[in-house]
Amino acid sequence: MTVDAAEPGRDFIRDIVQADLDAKRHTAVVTRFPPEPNGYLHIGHAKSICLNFGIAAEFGGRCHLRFDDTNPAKEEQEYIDAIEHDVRWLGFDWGEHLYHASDYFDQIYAWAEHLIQAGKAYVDDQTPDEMRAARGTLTEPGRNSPFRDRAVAENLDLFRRMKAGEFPNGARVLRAKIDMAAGNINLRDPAIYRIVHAAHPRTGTSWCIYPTYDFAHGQSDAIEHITHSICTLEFEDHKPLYEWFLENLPVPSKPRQYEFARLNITYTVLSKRMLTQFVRDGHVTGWDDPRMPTLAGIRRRGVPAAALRDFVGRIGVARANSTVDVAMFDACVRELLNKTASRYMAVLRPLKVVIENYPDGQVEQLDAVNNPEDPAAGTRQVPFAREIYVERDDFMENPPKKFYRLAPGKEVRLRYAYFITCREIVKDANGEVTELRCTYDPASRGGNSPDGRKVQATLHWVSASHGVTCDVRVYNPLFTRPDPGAAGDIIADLNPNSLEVLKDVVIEPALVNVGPEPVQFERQGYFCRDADSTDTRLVFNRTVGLRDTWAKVQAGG
RNA sequence: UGGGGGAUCGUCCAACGGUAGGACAACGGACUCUGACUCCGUGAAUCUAGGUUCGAAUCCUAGUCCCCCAGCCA
Repeated sequence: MTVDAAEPGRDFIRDIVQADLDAKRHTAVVTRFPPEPNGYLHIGHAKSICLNFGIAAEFGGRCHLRFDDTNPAKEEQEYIDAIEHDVRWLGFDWGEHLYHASDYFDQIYAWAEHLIQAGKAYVDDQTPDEMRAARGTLTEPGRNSPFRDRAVAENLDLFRRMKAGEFPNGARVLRAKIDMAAGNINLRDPAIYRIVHAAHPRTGTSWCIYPTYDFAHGQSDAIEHITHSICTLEFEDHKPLYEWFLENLPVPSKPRQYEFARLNITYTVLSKRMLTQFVRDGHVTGWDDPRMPTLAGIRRRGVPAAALRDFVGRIGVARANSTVDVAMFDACVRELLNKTASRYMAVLRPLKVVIENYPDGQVEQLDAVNNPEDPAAGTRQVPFAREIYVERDDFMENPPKKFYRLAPGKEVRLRYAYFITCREIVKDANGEVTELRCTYDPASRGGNSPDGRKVQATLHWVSASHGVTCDVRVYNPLFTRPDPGAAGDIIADLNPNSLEVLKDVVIEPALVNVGPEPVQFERQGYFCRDADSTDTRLVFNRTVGLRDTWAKVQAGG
């Protein structure tokens, strides 16, 4: 288990757990993270994972990983594998406690027969439409099914024939006999077993009837002796049902359900259904597209698991619906990477600079600090020569007052190298600046001020002859509005500029050998090598940009 | 107009009858060989109306607004 230094925040669920332990209602806390393997895990799941595994760790209990695999029509092995990988990546370990609702299908089936025997469940022959029509509305009670009072023997026979595969999908369903007039619609004789002729990733074709979520979840919790079954708010209405099954079945333990508000983030969609659609329709390149809020996506973007854990700790846990500013997430990523990432120089949009008074053919190796936040990271050497590249944004022909960087006649520092002064601008036929002619001050070697004179800016740069070109993928928010879909059409809110591919990026030679861990491109942001990199062409993803005060000044006019 | 929840700085979370606090964001300043980082400072909130109390974000009453539920999804 990875442990963060930060003290986990207190919240109402931890208070409940503590109180239960203090009152000796439990000797040990047992939680579970119960994903359905019908998609990849996202940041919202991370909140649940950190909560469940975190509580177990803090109170000396354990947390199970249990797949809620009761609907073979939507579930796949690929998702099961990805989920296990992602939970581990986040830093949690379920040890021996890997379970599946499908492990309990025999027991759950037996409990269904038990309910039938007790006269508390019946087979309904109504069509889905008929059932819906008879369910009533939010303000009107439902009507009893004409099959509601079937004899136990008939129900048993029919249910067994459902199991034997005698009927097609949707022909019949097993329902709990509760109360068609209940204000809580979940209690209006909910379906608990349905016919689904589909291969299950784990049980294959052994079954053609499957329990619903309501008839599987609480019982699975009970079988595993879960003490605190933590879920999101939308399941609150299901709690009476959850408890009804626990009370009407000979279960081995009585877990309790607690609900918290699911996570929402600005400019982000955390709905598995939507994310699946984006993948399916090609709006992103896959579940691990770095623009996706999936764990696979942000991992590929370079976000460390520890930063995600930090984020989850900072946002807290409560029962009020809320939407966290994505800036909070970015801040967590920057804070961690600032401490750990090695610094390099990379020019994203190159502009050639020729230093006229620097000897042609001369090359100097200059010392550069790898990480000012971590002296142990040491130094490296960066080659300097007569022709270099600087960032196009670092030059303006007619600069406004607050522009500190290079401009005609202005002197700036090249980081770790020399002071240079812009003497001349070279333009092409279209009037585009193609090159700057500068002079340098040999006395400023290493970037030191020879006579105490100040420059307003320090620029990053790369030697033209030593630099290596590569691709950089700059990711921007996937959506153009903070509340995607709020205007009705979520696809219309997709940001057409969510991915910017830079093809002429020039990086310092040392960057060729970096590993997969994120690095800082000085004055730009944090980047990490993408798996699409080849021996001949490196590809970097921007994890997150640095805070950019100048951009703010510009935007403000 | 059924049932179940929820309202505290711009945002997220605390305060559990006793000075409304932290984080992110914003703004100002210091520092700086990253317009980064760091540091210092500023502004910023208890949904409304009554009531109880020496004292209310917290307890009571009545409202208002928001979210969830009518799958054989989870």
